[in-house]
Amino acid sequence: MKPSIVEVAQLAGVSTATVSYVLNGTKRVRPETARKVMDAVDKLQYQINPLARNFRKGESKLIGFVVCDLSNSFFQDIALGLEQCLNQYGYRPILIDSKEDKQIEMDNVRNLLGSSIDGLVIAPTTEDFTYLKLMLRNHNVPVVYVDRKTSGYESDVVLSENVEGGYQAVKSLIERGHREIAFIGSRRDSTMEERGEGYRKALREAGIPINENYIRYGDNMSVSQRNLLHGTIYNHTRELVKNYPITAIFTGNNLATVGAFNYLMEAGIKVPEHIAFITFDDSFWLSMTTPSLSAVAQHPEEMGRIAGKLVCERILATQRNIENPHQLIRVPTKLVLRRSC
Amino acid sequence: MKPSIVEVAQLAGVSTATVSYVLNGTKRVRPETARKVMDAVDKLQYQINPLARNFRKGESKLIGFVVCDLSNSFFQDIALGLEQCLNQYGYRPILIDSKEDKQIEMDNVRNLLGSSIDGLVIAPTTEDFTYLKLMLRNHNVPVVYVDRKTSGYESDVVLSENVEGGYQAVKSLIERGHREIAFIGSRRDSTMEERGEGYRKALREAGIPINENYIRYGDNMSVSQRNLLHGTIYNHTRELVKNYPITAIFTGNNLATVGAFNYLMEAGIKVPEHIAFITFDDSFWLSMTTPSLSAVAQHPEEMGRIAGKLVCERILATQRNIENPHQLIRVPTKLVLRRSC
DNA sequence: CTGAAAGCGCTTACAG
DNA sequence: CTGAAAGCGCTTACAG
Repeated sequence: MKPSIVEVAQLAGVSTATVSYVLNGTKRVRPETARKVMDAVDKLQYQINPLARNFRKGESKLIGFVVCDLSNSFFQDIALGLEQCLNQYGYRPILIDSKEDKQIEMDNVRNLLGSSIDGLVIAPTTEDFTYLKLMLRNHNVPVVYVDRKTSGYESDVVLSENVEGGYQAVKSLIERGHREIAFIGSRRDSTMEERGEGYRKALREAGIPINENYIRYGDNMSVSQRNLLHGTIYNHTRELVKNYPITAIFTGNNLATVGAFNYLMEAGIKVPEHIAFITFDDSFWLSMTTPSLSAVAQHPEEMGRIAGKLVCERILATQRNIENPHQLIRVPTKLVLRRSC
Repeated sequence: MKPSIVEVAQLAGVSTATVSYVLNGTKRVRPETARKVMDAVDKLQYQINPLARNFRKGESKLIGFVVCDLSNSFFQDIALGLEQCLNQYGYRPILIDSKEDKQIEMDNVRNLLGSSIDGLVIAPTTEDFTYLKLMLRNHNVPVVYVDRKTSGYESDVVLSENVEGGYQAVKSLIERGHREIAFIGSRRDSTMEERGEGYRKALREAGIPINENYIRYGDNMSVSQRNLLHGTIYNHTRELVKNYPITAIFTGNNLATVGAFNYLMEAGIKVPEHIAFITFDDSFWLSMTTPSLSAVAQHPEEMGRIAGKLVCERILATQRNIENPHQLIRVPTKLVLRRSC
């Protein structure tokens, strides 16, 4: 049987309070007493029972991370950064995939709240988070959103500089002389809209009329990337290339790139000679294609770290009853030019 | 203040025992009594305190997943399958990256054990797990290894059919007339050895002498995949191609592929005309290269699911004191031929 | 600097 | 079918 703090106290000839103080350093204890306690701890190989401590302190040191699409490397990288950051604060992430399904997301959040987490980081499926009001009614759990905007329940948010990133990408295409530029995004959400806004801004600034036919959105998300090879985006791209005189394509994220570039490859269209290409999201395999693909790099690990910092700081602030206004943090993007434009 | 089970009992006019029985369905209760309890629960919006319950039951419903390299999509996919499976058993994964560092792995395992997990899934960094004996001395925590063999602490293991997979890959190269075939693996570990063994087996069977110069291992793991573009494997490949009459390359995993194929691209070597190429690990981006790359597909999600099943079953078996001998499960691979050989 | 003791919110033998 | 009560292993005012 595992020894409890009582055994330690008996063996050391002190009270359980003293053992606790020594173990946690929560009160000054005479050196000799402390030594007696530590000896007993060693002798019994005592280890604190974390279940009891969590219960007593009313905390679990666990942060739920509910992700819209864990098969997407972008979100996996966010998870990586989050894990790293939480570690430093003494917290641990519980990872949950909601597969771009609002219902699964809600179930997961409810379930997670019912299993004692101290904080919640959400990469939202869709915008509406009114349901959190109800669910968090009886909980004191701070929330941080990452990657997409939300409504219905306000909290901290971490986003990329999507407008600016899209603007830079399209501007660089325009500078190369392109005027017939398509924007092909993944499923329509706040993030895609923002990148589209960057696209429009660059065109507007250059005095190029905006052709709404050149703007497309996919529907397929959280399907295996293998299935994106010939999905909606693939079809959009074919349709665009066949019916319009476009000379450049800007894709809204790594998922859209799979279908769009795959079409260009299969159709034998030379990039960048015939059609220039640039994408949002810099995945390492963009260096493995022919030609290598230019991209607006995001910093998902950094976003994860920031999200982690925000939850932890908010937990601390709540414990100490400190005012802590909600923050919206934008992480800058970076243009990475390769051979495709 | 959150209501406790006592408030519910008072409002319903029953004992806390009865409330507990109703809520958990652990004993038959008269329908009217049950209704009274449920009414009180609704009225107070009572939610069970999971911290208290965990403490009382001595379980956390948490499984630690300590992964050697979480930046590798292979392990991310294992995590995906694990999460899925655990869900069904009512468990949750805590995700930890040990970055191919034995020390970090040990620290994480110790730390995790000190924070109340019910089971442990480990994707090992290196083989030696003698340390687990010590750490698990006072814990009743089942362990499952995934992807690599271990020694020093026996438990369930989930592995790919590495020998057979390597054998199939190299056999298919031999069938295409290749005799000067190189094997370029990632860091040398049990898994790489097994794939190398498959390579040798195919050559032996075909009566082709084995040239040890054709067998190379990298050292670089858990570096960003971007850094693999020009790493050790890249250099090995260049050296091989420049100094030996090889006509085909078999890479040991997705990481090795990055450096090896990148060299071939940069050197302008035609694949498969000049050098045929096949790799272990089927990543989706193998369809995005020119030419698309053939691969021995593993099933990481399935491996994760199996690992999850094994821990959960072992937890159940332990609770019921059922004998449960350790298992070694091999997941079959599948040859996926594309344009590179 | 230290101890005696309450109490966190459950679950579960045990008795009726 | 139900209740009274012990007890899980800690932490922390409180008193000395």
